[in-house]
Amino acid sequence: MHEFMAITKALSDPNRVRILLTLRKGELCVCQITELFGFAPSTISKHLSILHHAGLIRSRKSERWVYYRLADKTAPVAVREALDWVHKSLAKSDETARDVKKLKQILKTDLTVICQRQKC
Amino acid sequence: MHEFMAITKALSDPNRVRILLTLRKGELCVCQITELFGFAPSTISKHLSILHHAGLIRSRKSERWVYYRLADKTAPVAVREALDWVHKSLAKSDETARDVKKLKQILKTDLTVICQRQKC
DNA sequence: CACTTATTTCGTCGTTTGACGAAATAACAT
DNA sequence: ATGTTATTTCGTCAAACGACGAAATAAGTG
Repeated sequence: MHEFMAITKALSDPNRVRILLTLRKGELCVCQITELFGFAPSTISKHLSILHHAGLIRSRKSERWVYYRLADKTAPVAVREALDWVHKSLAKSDETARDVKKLKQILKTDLTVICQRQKC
Repeated sequence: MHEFMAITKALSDPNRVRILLTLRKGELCVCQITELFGFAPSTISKHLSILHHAGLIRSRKSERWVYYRLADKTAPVAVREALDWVHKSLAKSDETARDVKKLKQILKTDLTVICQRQKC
């Protein structure tokens, strides 16, 4: 129950759901997600930590960046079904389309440039 | 998205999830649920209104009571999948077993008696 | 080692949430 | 009609949440 509630609470914020939907396109580092959503890095970091705590995403460190990706087949059933449900329900929504479009722009830009932009 | 968030927000409270799980056993009126959970009637009513607004449950009035039941096959896909997910994830949990056990006691008692008990 | 840089943690602030009791409403019973 | 009863609505209050900026941390780079 406790585990399950961690998932539902993680899904109860729209920005966290948007993060999950964009991660469908592949792993992203914190500064890329920050750039995409326009929130403060600390805010995005907190959202990612909640998603991570719920088991919905995984992280890996490489060079200067921390990359987050969706949980895979090895995750608990409840997690996998949650991700499927989110995807099936929203993959075709306007909001997702908009986010993915902006994401594509961001992916064209060099990571270093993206990160430095945050300071402004 | 808005519709979907209504569902995830409805699922983000453990007592609302418990209500959904007990409704698996059949429709219940407000005072039965109130008796089961031990909260004030107004609190239960608010929870039910949130679940109803999300489309997860339906209601019907009969005699003096309002009965609530789970949404059925005619509900939107997102709703049906949410209910399936909740059920699959928690149907076998200890918490659910405890609630169902107590529910069985409550179902043995006459409705009128249950409702009058709330006043004390 | 010192310096930068990406991310996280912490404290604060305004908003939302979940609980309650009191009052309003709706519907049946007398 | 009048009273009773089940449910809902409203106002209040404490706790939790989501945003931020500042400070701490971690991990390359010079």
